[in-house]
Amino acid sequence: MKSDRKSQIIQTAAKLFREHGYNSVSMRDLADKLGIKAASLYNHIKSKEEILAEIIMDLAFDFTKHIDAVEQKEISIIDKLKEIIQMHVQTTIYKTDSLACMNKEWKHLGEEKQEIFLELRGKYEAKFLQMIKRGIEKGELDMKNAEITVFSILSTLRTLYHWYSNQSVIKEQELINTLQHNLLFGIVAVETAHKINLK
Amino acid sequence: MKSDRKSQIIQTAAKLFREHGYNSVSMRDLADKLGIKAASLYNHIKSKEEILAEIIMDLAFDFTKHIDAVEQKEISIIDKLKEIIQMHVQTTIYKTDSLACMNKEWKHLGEEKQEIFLELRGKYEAKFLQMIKRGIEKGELDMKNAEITVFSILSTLRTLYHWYSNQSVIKEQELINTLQHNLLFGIVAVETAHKINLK
DNA sequence: GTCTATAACGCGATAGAC
DNA sequence: GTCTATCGCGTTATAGAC
Repeated sequence: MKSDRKSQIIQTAAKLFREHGYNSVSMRDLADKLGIKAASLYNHIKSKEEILAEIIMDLAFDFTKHIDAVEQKEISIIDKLKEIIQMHVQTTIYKTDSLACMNKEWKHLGEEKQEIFLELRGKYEAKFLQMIKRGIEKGELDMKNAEITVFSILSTLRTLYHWYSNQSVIKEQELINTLQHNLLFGIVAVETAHKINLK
Repeated sequence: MKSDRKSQIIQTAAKLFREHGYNSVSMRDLADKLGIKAASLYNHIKSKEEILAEIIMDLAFDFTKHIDAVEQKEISIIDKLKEIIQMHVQTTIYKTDSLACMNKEWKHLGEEKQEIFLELRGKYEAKFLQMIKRGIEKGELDMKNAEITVFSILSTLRTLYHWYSNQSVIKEQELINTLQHNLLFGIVAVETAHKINLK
């Protein structure tokens, strides 16, 4: 297992990478934050890139495991989507820095790691799309273009950390409820929607 | 006005910055792409950072001007939101690289430029929020939390370029229509929404 | 306006003393 | 496990010839 020191390095790095970007954070910056010299870092990690890979890959596998579990459940598509939204919100709250690194810095992974990451990400999106399409078949959902919907929902969930870090007061459950409602049911008042007769 | 060569440098830089990130693109890379030597760039631009500033600030002012114009119009809030969505989609399509730079690389602007950018961005979000709140007052809109709604819609619109660049077939108008519908009216089928009785 | 040459500096990573 | 010292390389930017 990881030594405590290694985890500490990775967590500190995640925070710095998130704030300033992978390329803008030097090993000297990271060492300073930890109160040691840059050379000492190499007793715990092999390279700067290894740090990034540990941050990102762990989280990428978490997402994969979660959507696989949700896929298996025997509940409505809407409830499946709600569970996925909830998982993204919780990851945003409890693993903010790692999530930001994953979304912003994956291009700086080495070739092999990047390939694995993109495969995981692609499969995640494909499973999400399948869920949406199944929802349309079952009559639970209704939209013009399932692909755009997948992108639209995921882009909100993926960048939630941008916005969340500026908020101090909002409660986890309120955030989950509001996003579930907005993303699934929209924001236009029912009576207005009827009048417009678009739906 | 800008010399043709300068515009060419800025456009090429925008594309490279978007693809590899500001820090990962060296002046040599940029010069190579233009078929000259790195030193020659400095006959046209003062610094690497100046290039980034030109890319970003122009676009930031475009967005500000647009929302100001929409604000003045005497149309419904829903129509105002539709116009804003349309403007974001068109910027995504016709100024893809600059938009990507603005969203991903603004942290690498110098201190003063960054301050101006953040002020413009903050005011844009404030105006968007005011529109949403006015929509609720007028009974056109209905949601739990206007702030989350602003974030949610803007995050979809701001990251649209991620997804759009992988698509070759979708037509501009279809993209505009689908996003307007999803973001405003949601994706759940009307009958299902009634059954769930959440709305 | 482009070139060659180079200054001045910061980077990731290593060697070896303690 | 942390330190000092340093290597080798890449970076932005400038000086001056053509």
